[in-house]
Amino acid sequence: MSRAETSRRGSRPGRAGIRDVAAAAGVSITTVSDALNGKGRLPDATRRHVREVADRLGYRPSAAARTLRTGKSGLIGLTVTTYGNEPFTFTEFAYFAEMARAATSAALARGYALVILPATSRHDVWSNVALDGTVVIDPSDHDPVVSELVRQGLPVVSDGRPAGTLPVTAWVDNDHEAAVLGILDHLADAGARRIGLLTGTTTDTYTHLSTTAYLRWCERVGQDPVYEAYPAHDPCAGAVAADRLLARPDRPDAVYGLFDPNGTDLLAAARRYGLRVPEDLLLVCCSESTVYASTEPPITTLSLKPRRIGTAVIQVLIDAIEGLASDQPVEQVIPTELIVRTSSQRRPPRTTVSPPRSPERE
Amino acid sequence: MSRAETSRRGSRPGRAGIRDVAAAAGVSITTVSDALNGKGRLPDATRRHVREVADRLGYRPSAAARTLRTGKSGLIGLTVTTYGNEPFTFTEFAYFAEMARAATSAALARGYALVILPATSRHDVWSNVALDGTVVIDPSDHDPVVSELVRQGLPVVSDGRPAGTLPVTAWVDNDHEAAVLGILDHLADAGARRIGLLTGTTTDTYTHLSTTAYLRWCERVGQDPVYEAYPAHDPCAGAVAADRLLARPDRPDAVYGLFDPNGTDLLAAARRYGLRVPEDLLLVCCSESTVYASTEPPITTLSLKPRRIGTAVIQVLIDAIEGLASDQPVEQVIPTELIVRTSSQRRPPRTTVSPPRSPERE
DNA sequence: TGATCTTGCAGAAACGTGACTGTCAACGCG
DNA sequence: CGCGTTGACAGTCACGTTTCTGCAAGATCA
Repeated sequence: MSRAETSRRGSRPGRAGIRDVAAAAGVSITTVSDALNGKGRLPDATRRHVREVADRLGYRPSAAARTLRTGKSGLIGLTVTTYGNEPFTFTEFAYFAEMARAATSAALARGYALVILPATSRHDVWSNVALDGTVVIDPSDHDPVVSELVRQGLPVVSDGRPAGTLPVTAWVDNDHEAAVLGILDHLADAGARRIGLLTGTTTDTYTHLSTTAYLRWCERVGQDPVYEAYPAHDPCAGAVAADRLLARPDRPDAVYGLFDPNGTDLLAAARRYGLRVPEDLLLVCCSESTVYASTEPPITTLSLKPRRIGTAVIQVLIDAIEGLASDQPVEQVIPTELIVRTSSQRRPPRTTVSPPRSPERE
Repeated sequence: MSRAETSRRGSRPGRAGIRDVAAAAGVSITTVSDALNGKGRLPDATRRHVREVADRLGYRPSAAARTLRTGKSGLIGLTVTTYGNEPFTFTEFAYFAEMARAATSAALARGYALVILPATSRHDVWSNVALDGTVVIDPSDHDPVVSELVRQGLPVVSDGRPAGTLPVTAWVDNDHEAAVLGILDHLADAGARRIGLLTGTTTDTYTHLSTTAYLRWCERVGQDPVYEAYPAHDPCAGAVAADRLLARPDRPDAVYGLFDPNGTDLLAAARRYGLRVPEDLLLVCCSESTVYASTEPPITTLSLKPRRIGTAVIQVLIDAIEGLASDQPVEQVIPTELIVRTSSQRRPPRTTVSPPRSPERE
């Protein structure tokens, strides 16, 4: 009781430990721990006294020690797929940023924090941080990181249904096939005769599912597929592909672009070829960006609702971490939203909301 | 030696501890630790043997235990200023996303990972994660979180020079005043007679410095200030403010917008008023987005070089963490870059690079 | 050949917390 | 008055590392 206020070893001069609090309050370490954590059976007077002393000393429990003891760190890994040299496509598409933001927010509300980690990385980075679970965005086919994490018994929830036999705990995704089919129908309804697709060369499930849905739709309605594929992580390649698509002899009169920048790229290409939008060319792209509300003309976009996805992924993951999850793997589908603007409507709407036409039209 | 392969307590069934490795390799715990960490004096044969056994058992050292022992967690906090209810402006502007991406990448290259944390948060979230240091983006005047972190002896480096007497360890920033003055001169050179400003109502140093630089420039050249301010976190308010600015009786013939979406908003407003860009209205905005390369017309943007800032912030912070820093506080200024496009040039350039005019013009 | 030095490794003490077990007094009850 | 019960705390161990100290055995040297 002679040396209060300072840890017996000179560990960190500014920081008080639980021992210091116990000494200053005149109680034992156990009592301090119980008082601060709301456990044990203590009279309220003692509890208040201990809390007061702890506040006065500026006591903050050591996160490392607590993690070691309890086995819970309160940290969730967030893995973003990496394409080129740059380890992140964090900002490549507004989708990722929005999703990460929503996920961070949702995690925080439940007392967890997010750690940004690269999908492909050396083990030392992954094993140097104690994670309670991991969110994986768009995992590739046989992701070694995911396998390793699952092998360690950590819950892994993916944004985007896993390809192949990737053993994730759960996943959350949109119904990309339905979304593409809906857009193609929407364009056909607006009068499109030949719908083109701007797609990617990557092998992720989003690109794959969307492209096959397009091909199936073409087969069903008897249209020859008209599409250009490019590496989605290269913005210049996107502009080039958009130009190529409109330069084809079988030029489409409507285009759906799978990636965020496709809208402006297609618009620029259309201007180069003297095509008016939407009179000569109908346009839709998948994007979360608000710039498409004020382009000339405004462009119809498909939103994948990244906020809802990010929130859902975190809820499912934390449920699994805390043992609240159901036994069977959770598979959650979030609906997409088509934001219809001028670029996909042949005649500008006279009323703000047009009533659905009678369905018995051929 | 009888119970190898499994920890003596049933802590985590799948995970092997350092004791298991020692038992399986027939050496002591010390030897395992030294062999794996490259310390001590061991013959290469022993070192290899231990590593082999560790690999075979799939041994991963416990991050929590290592952190507790060494006092280093390898984690760096990343704090983003929070405006409205949403705890993050993570994606509000491409700047933040780019900066965060660069910072993550730079940190990872030096063996650190980033934890996303809100600027305003309850203590429990901050104290539940063991940080080695923190990056603060655009700290507000008397940020309690920063003070608390500094009080705990943690290095704090801010993106953006700190307002008031905020005791950060170091900061990295652009020279916003010089940037604004440069843009105003650029617009005046292009023939602008009355330059307007689209600015924010927030009190961060970026907005403050930029606005006062504008006002000083106006005073110097004898122009009446023409500006509209709006809460930068509200995208709709930005569109409204852009419209108001062009609706004024003293309508400017050139506008600089401080925030990312101002370009499209101003362009849309100009179309509504029948103003041609750049013939009737010169336009520049501060943005990292590439969409301004393919708008009609392409818009001149000021880049704050978020990648360089993010990288620099991390380097300075890690130097401070590892004790490599100089004694005096580091203050690093990153130059901005003006990307000149059609919207700020009255006559389209005949050559790709125009030589600077002779400076002895009044 | 003994004394000193180096090599190769083992033991054990922390790091700061949470949780289990134990102790001592007071209290109710027959 | 004796005994079991309960409240209110203290002691102590364990979480899994890192690292300091130290001890044997061989190498070197006078």
